Amino acid sequence: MENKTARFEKLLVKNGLKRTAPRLQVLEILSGRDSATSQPYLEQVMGKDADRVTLYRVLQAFEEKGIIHKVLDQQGTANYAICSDGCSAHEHHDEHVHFNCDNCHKIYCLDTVKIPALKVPAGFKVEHLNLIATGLCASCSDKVN
Amino acid sequence: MENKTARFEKLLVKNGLKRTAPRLQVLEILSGRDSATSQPYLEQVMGKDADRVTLYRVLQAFEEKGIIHKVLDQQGTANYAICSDGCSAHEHHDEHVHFNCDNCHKIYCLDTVKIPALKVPAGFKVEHLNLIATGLCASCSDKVN
DNA sequence: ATGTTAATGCAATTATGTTGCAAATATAAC
DNA sequence: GTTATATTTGCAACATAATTGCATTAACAT
Repeated sequence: MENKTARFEKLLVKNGLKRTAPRLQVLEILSGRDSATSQPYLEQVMGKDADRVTLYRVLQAFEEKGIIHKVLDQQGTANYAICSDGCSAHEHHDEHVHFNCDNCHKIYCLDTVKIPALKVPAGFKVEHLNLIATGLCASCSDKVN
Repeated sequence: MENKTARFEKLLVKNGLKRTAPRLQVLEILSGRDSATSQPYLEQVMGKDADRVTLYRVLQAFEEKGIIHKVLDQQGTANYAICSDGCSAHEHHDEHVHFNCDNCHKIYCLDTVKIPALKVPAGFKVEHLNLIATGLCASCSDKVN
């Protein structure tokens, strides 16, 4: 693996954002996890390193620039994951399925699963689709058996 | 239309809930609307007729009994709709698509649209699917044109 | 009519998210 | 390297949403 920090710095510059400690820290945390990360968890991990308000603003800025995307879990809690590719400020491509595990509560981005096309009643114009599946993730269903 | 109130009272009794004013009022409001109703809206309409806490508890009880189902909109706000049929405390059948209008922010339950089956990665066990489409509802896309 | 259980209303608390503003800092220009 | 400037941060205050404990009230079975 090459230098992650350098990669993050480039990502920030590319999006016209200054290279600041809280921003790098958020990218560091998000990239180190295999599932979407909740706002409360981020807040807890960052502790006093950054103000709560700063975290909100960092996440908001990242979302606007298409660096991360937000997923609401079944409780309505905001979770964030780094966008895999092709996302920008103008167009998010996060129309993949999210999986919310009932047991560990992790949110996985199932990038490989596409949302099937949908027939809606006449008059409705669909812009975006948001599909969240709940159940047991691979790791948790292993443990149960 | 027959006597709505009598129908609601039966519904409550059937679920082992007492026939109280706040509960009947919530059912009355929800049944009179063509889309899911947000908690803030309910709170506003009920005004001082019922305490905020009571409203939360009524909604929670109804959801547990399968009388209503909760849908989170794109902002994470809770919206409630009366379950159409076959729902019970043991099993919710609300796996239809919800449509969140970007313009009027209403949430429609598209009961007629079924969520297509989904292939997920090995190991994942899907329990429920939750699909929210966003865009313009029939009424709003009319107005725009 | 009355006793028991369930439900409500109130007060207090916690969590979550937002806004305005002064101080700090990243970066570009010199 | 220093300085200017615009962005970003941190703080304080506020706003909204949700939860808990407890005393009072109301439903309904007997």
